[in-house]
Amino acid sequence: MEINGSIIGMMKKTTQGRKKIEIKKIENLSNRQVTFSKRRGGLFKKASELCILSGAEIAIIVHSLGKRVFTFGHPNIDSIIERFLNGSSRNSESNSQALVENNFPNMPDYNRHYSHISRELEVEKKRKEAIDEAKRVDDGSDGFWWDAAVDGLELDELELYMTKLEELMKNVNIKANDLMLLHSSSSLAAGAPMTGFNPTIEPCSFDDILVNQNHIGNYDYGNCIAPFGDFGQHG
Amino acid sequence: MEINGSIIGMMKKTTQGRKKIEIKKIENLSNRQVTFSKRRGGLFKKASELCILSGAEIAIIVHSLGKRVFTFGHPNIDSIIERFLNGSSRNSESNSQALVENNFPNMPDYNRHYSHISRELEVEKKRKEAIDEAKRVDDGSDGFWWDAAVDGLELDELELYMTKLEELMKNVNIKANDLMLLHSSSSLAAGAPMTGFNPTIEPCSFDDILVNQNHIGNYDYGNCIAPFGDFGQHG
DNA sequence: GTCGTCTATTCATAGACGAA
DNA sequence: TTCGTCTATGAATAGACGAC
Repeated sequence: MEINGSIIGMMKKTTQGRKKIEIKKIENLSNRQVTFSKRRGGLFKKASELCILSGAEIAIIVHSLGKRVFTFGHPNIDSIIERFLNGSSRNSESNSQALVENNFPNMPDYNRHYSHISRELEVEKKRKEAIDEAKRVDDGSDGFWWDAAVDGLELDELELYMTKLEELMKNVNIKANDLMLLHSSSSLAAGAPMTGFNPTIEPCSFDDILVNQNHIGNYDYGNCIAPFGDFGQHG
Repeated sequence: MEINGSIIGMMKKTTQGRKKIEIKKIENLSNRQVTFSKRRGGLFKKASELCILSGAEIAIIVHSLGKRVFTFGHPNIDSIIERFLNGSSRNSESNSQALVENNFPNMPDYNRHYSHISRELEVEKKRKEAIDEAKRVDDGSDGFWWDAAVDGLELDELELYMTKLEELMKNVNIKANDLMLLHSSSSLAAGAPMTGFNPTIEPCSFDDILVNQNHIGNYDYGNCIAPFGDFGQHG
């Protein structure tokens, strides 16, 4: 009789399926890294879905314990952060500000102060955005294109990379933006071309995920989703 | 015989369970808002779990299409954003900066520029943080304590609220921080006291979620998790 | 070491209601 | 309107492997 434990066949069925885990820090480094990677992907996917479904704007910054930083942003991480820092509303600035001051005589005029500072910094932020754009790139690894880091490259390699990326990312973001709008407004399938870029950067349509659950290839959760590693320190 | 369709009993069983949905913008406003609220909670929970499990630091900013802003941050949203804006590393600033400039002769000295600007702004940011802290509060609704907004209050009510909250939030954040450290380092149950605050603010331990899945009460996903509405415009 | 794959489970949540 | 609750499902993922 064929015992289940037969040596010849039955060499599979080794997994017991998902196990319940406690929500506490995972001590084992390897497991922690695997879980970090998996759940980070899940988190970004959730965020992407929330953006599309509800039309919300979301920015996520993830600092791993190492030096890597992963970001998610729709439609644009910098604009969201900027709005957060400057306040949630910016229309009819002076008007609403007067309103605030009239109704809150005791309230310090932080708002005016910040508006002033913010305005002065807008030019600088524009520059910073350009730099951040350049940082959001793939290092050529096999992972998700937005899930890579650059700490595997040498400094001189980075220089070339840097030059290329400045113009590259502009195109990527524009393209990604177009794709995002496309997918969020309809159910168009078919992977988008987006050719003309570096190898290993070939996102496919969001729908591919839904159609083929088991194949998790390179795909984009939206535009402006990207990681950046340590570009030789820039504190 | 009791037919299943008996009028007297069996008036439940109306739900067909979860349905599959397309990832595209939800047209119906009501459904969209419900989904937004549910998934936002799910997203924050996922983020919280990721923080605890892997020890990562995560900041999330969610702008709904309206004026509301919801944020998640562990251990502190401002520190994460600040680090993101200033660069992923800040140790040995001048040293690493020189390194960058030596290796990237053609690279513009944006880094130094930003460091300079950032330093100048740190004082201002401290102030801004204080304001932001005050905004992160509960409006007394039944929802998660961090999931509330203040747009239901009148301006004069806000004034009183504002005053109270400035000192209140300091305590809340300190307390929340302590709790977070507690939960992330062990499996201590028992709701934390955290009394002495406004009514309806009574977070319970994270473990309660695990112990009692069906009861989703007030609990904290970590410290510095909070929303803030429009405090009378402050752009 | 890092990732993608494979399963069996646990977890999240869409839709329908009811209360505030 | 806005939430919390309930249930049945759809989805995410822990653990174990294999390939790079």
